[in-house]
Amino acid sequence: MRIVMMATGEIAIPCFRALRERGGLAALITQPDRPAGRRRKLTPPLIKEIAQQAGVPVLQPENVRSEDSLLKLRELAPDIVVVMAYGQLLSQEVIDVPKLACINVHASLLPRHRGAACIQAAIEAGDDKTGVTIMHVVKKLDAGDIIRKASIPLRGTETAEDLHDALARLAPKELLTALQALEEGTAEREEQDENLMTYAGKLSRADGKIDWSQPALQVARKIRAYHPWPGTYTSYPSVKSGSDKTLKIFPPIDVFTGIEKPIDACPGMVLEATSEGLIISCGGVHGGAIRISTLQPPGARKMNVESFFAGHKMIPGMILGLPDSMN
RNA sequence: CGCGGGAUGGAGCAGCCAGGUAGCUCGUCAGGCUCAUAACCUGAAGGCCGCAGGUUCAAAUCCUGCUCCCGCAA
Repeated sequence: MRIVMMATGEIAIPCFRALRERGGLAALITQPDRPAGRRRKLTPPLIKEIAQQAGVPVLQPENVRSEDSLLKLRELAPDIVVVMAYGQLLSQEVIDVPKLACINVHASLLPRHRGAACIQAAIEAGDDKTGVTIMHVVKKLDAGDIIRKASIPLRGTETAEDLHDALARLAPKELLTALQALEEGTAEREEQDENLMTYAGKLSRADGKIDWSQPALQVARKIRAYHPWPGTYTSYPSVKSGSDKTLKIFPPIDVFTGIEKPIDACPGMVLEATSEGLIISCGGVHGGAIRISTLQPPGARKMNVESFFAGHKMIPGMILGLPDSMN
């Protein structure tokens, strides 16, 4: 069985290796090398380099839907196309190329969390489980019929980074099982329930801004969900410069739900600043608070609160995340 | 050549613009106080101020080049 894989993200690497070992992997189609990093240096996707080392042919069309790319894909004559974190939308012409099926490996339990930020969404929504879904590709994003799913429980402490790795490890076995079933003609096919559908659009840097008016639990989920990308941040009034500075916030985060707060406590107020951590009021009077232990001021590297307090003033009563210097 | 910030004893920072004895908050070590403590008091060690040149009587501070780190951007 000839397989063509379309993948760019690192989450697809274990699946790539599994397909490679399985045999029949005719080519990898991945995104073109893109400028990345501080000097905007042209950087190839990691999976491309792995494929090249493994001797698997690599194609990097600027647009897979183009005539040229379609022609090349047809030449490969795949029985199955496996798409995973590729980064380009497919046209019906592309979907129709493989003889048997064009399938997608998606990092959530569809129909929940369609879209690019599915891993982040599962954590931010506070789901008690998530997983991977193998389904048929249709033009509508992540909406195709489901072949099989596998779930893993969420403990409520994992970051998107942890979950990304766990799902990457979970996927290969499911993919191989699905391929086997497709080959034998025994694959199941279940339509997605559109009523249960949620969508998790691509995140941007700006989405990482913390809204302190949300309850503590929600704020903490967001910090875990957005680590390491796109990260979370807030602003704080810098005593030294007199202006507001950006502060990046990192997990782990402790949540206090029943904490007693002063009557004038407002969202984003510093309740306590000790070497134990920085406790910030979230939501209203009963919104709880979170304790931050790792953060990063502008121009510096990531540091613990103890180090931060050694060189930055942060006292109870200060308010984080205000639009400008209202302190 | 994509844009910008930074490098100062073990940690985090100030000093630089208006050159002229290395400072702050901690940590470490010693001693003291205390029933006791991550508390408090006293004292000590520890820096060729990222590297290399230049200007100057004199450079952490001004100029040039380099290295590394960080943010934006992906």
